[in-house]
Amino acid sequence: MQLTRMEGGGAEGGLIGAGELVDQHLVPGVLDGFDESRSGSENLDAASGDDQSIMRGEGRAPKRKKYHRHTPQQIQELEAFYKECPHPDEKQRLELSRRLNLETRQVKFWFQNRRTQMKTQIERHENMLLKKENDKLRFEQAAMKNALRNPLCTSCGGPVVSPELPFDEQTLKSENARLRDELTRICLLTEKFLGRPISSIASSLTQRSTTSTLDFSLGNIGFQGLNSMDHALSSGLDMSLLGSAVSLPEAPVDKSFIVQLAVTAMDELMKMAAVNTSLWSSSSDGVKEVLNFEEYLATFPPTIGPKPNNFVLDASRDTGLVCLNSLALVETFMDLNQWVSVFPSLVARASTTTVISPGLDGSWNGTLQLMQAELQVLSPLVPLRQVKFLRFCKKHEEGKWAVVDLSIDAVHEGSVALSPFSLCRRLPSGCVIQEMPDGFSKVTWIEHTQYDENVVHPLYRRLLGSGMGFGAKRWLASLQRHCEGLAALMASGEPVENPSGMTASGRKSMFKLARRMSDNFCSGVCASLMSKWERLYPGNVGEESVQLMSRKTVDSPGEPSGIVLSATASVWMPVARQRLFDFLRDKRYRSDWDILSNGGPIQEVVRISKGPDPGNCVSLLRCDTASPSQEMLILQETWTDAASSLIVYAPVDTPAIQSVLGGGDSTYVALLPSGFALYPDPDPAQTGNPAAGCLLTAGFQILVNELPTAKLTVDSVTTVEHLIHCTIEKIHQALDCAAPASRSQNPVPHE
DNA sequence: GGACTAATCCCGG
DNA sequence: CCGGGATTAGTCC
Repeated sequence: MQLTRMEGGGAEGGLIGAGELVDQHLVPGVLDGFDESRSGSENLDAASGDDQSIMRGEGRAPKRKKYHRHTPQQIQELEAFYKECPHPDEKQRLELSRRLNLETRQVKFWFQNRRTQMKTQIERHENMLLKKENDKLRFEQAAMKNALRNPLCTSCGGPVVSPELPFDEQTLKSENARLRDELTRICLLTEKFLGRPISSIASSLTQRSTTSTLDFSLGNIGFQGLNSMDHALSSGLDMSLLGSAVSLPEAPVDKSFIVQLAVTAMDELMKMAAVNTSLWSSSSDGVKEVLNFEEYLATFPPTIGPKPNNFVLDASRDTGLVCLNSLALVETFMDLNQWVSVFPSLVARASTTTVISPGLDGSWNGTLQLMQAELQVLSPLVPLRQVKFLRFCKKHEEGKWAVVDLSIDAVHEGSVALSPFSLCRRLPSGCVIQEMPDGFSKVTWIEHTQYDENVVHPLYRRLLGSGMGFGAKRWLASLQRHCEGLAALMASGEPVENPSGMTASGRKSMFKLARRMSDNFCSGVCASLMSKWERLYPGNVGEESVQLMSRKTVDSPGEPSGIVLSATASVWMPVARQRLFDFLRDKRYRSDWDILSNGGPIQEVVRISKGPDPGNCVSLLRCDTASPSQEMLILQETWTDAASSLIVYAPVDTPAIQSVLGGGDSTYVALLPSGFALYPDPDPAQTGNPAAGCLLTAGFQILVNELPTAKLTVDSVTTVEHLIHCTIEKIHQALDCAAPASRSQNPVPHE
């Protein structure tokens, strides 16, 4: 809580009227000061009178028990001094006491208390970490125990069957009967969802399996699969279809039910994406489309049950041109690695749990898989979204494809089970791709989620509510930016603007390194249970307070070894996103805020463009210092699109980066990224607020100790907090906008 | 009742 | 005498 105490200083005028906007837990000193001046003044002890009475020696004798606190100014000054020097000597204390009108003993006590307080705080953090570690271990242990109890086959994910299970004829017969049933159902459904007769599929599959292009090794079919094959062969049916009915890892699951779900979701997506539909109407400002919820409910039966009461819904649709052909786009969505790489800063991580049905004809058409992913908005104030979903890809006609996602945590007895712990669910969402001439595609994106708004800080609720946070616009914008980057990379014309020139492999290496830097930065902002970051301060953080996470690295290539501290804070800025973005990436203004650059001039040594927008590029900056030996190089990646902007940078080792520029391997280049993520703060027209603000997240990662075994110290925590507050403050000043306290004018959305 | 903080008390160097 | 640990008292939530 000491994190934000300094904010109060010099801005009381702005705070008095804004009491309810200030998180009282965070700034007790500020509020207490006012309380005193309002109510506790009967005894000449108002905030200002009190010290003078001490100085005059009057109130001394009657053993003043009257409770009082130092004034905010005093505390702020003390705090500031403490940051620089937690152990002031006699002289410094005297000076402080004189300046603050405090007794020397009071100053002494204050520092004494401050130090012990800090110590207990650190202790508490350590306890927290240990407890978390303990919990994690216990959880792992439980998971392992569980895994031992229900072993799964490593190659197919199916249940392991003990070898002594009786293979009597009766069992086989009844099993066959069950499978025959299932097969018929699946055939019917397959016809329905592929829109063509089963015979052609069967024959194409047969053809494929004979030419052995289809991976159908026995290893992919579990015990049940063998059984099925047996049955299929004996009944003269093409067995391949059963391959598309691989069991989910969870118990016996009715596959046809899942297929049915996917078909229904696809149907819904297509209707939602249709051009002439009354499901959407344009908003009052005509900028975006709004879902007609009544109509929606009337049109579609709920695929995954009704909306939980405490959830709000977020439905958005956006259409745009993308410079990539439809096949390549489909590949982008269906190939896990590509998918993750197209949406950096949006998809934190993802995995494919099970392939329920592989594609047909060697294409992605008909692919149905179970996936999980973590989605993020880059701010500690917006918790990461963990989603498990079905992804189903279907080719509707030549050049027209669709990929639909649907939240599904588990399937039991023919109904969808959603985890009660999940904070978000995705209703049929995804995109429809229509191939256009010249290698372009028209993409219509539907993003429909229901989520728990309470876990999101009010500052970010408007962003999420506008569909810009996790909505269609952000997905599409990210996709477009990615494709522009691809085009730039492919372009024959040399996009490098530095005279020294650069080889294609050099560019590739630089992109790869920049990519790792940005990913690293993003992972330090949003706390994921899966990541290696440990959160220091538990619970939610508030606006302008710093979220701290730490991690230990040992012998990890590309990372400095030791303890790394990541500090992140989000604030509202009273300037448009574009202006802030341009400011932050302009090397002329860099010394205004970049403490790292030491105020020296900055030169752009290398610049590799990633698209038509000048804001999308990877560059190498040189900070000139007095002595050439201290010259420092900074790798920087910036990007911007219709929904968000990002600036990430990290100091790099000169010889290492020279090797990368020449196309060398970047794996061992150590990086500690810092940077900013910017989102617009959509101003709902009805408030009439003229301020076009934006949301800024600043993040720093610093190496606090090179020994991984070392403990985090108070000093390093204080330093990094100071760094982040200072940087934000400097940005404020440089942009000549009001100090942070003026955020009281920032209307907090739907409170 | 717990968290926070200014102030005391007490002890070892 | 100083600094640090333990403790206390007043206050707020």
